[in-house]
Amino acid sequence: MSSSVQRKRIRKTPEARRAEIVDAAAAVALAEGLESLTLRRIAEELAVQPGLISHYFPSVEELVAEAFGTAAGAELDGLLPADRGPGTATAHLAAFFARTEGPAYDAISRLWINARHLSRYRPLLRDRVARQEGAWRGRLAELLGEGAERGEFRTDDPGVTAVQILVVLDGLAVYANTDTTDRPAAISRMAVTTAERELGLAHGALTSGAAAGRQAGPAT
Amino acid sequence: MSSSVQRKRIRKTPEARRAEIVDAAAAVALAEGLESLTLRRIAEELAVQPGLISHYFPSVEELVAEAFGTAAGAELDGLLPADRGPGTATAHLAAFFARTEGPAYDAISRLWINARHLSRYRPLLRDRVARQEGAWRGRLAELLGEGAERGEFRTDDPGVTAVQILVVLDGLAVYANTDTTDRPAAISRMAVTTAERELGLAHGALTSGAAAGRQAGPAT
DNA sequence: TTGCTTATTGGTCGCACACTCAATAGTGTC
DNA sequence: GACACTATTGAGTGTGCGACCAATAAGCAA
Repeated sequence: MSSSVQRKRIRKTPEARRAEIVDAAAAVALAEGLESLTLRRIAEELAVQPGLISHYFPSVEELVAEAFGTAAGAELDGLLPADRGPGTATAHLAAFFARTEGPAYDAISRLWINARHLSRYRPLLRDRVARQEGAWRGRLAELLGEGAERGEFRTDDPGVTAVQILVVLDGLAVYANTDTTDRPAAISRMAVTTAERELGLAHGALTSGAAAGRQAGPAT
Repeated sequence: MSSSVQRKRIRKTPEARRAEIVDAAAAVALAEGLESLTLRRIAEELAVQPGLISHYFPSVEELVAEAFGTAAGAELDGLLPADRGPGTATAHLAAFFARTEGPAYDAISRLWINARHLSRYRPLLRDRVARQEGAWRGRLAELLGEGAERGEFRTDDPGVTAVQILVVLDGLAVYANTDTTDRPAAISRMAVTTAERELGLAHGALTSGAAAGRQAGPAT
């Protein structure tokens, strides 16, 4: 009288199964937080036994680190693709800032806060956080360097300017779990403002619509 | 053959005991993190039984929220005292920034990251975080307003400028659990730079030594 | 088809946690 | 000195966690 039907075993290649586990873990991490990554939770997600997760990840900390890396990497690709299509660096930068404003970005902010806190106790995760920080900084610095090279804007050190922008973005992101409503434009636009200032661009030059090719209008 | 001597009960007034519990919890929260606040941990700290903690805090979440509020409030008083002594607002502001640079500030940064993350799941803590955010912003805004009134510097809206400064401080603080070494001055001085810019002060005017009365020297 | 490799199961173990509660013993009051 | 109040103990309950492991069966190769 077992209520659950005896599931037929589905045997996959280690690579496929491992990827499946990591993907599921990344999705759970993004939606529910890194502390929701338990053997039982992921096993339930994939309809397998908890022991199977242990088989691929002898310690759950490894899975947590891997899941964060995957999730953060995917989000970076969504926000600031590595292989940019045509268009000016300025336009790509403006598009990046536009993407950091929707509520979807809140989930990423929460994940970063989560990881930054949890990395206090988890060395493996701390390493992954450092690596992702480098990836984000590098990706942004690359774009800044390209724009400077093309003469679209100026920057002495793309790496430093990238960090300055990311610090402001991180500063705004820490409020992702609190309120974020009724925030004056001077605050919510701080990241864009910082970028425009540091790059010697006119006010509004990085506002989404303006950089798409039209003339710069007043900031909204 | 009980190894622990039968401790004599020490009976305290509810107020004293409660304060003792909160203080111990705040210390543990600051040193080891908010998730270390367990009934057992605090009971051990005070050499009492876990049940006693439950007696004063029916749910742990209440204690966590209370401990965070106490710790954050105390740290704010240390960084930016409410009743400032003599001296210009500029000097007090410079002293504040100086205090945000030592390694002691890292502990506070960690606590804030911890609380901001944990408040995702704990409504009571979320409320306390919001209240403390208001307290920090209010305290800083008050100082900015006073300096502006005295003509030391300019600001349209002390509240907005305070948040701008705090956003940058928060952005720098998120790295408290990662590395913070070999960070160029352009980054580590971002908070001071932001304040000087927004307040219309000369570069270096808020560097500790300079504001104490001596003439502004080059930033270190 | 037979047999081997190993992915997967299914259950167990020990631990730490929050929470509950009747029994106990300080402490002030009458 | 006896009593009432209640702060405090001490033991227990149930849950969820990571980790472990022998047994099983899927799929590949001979």
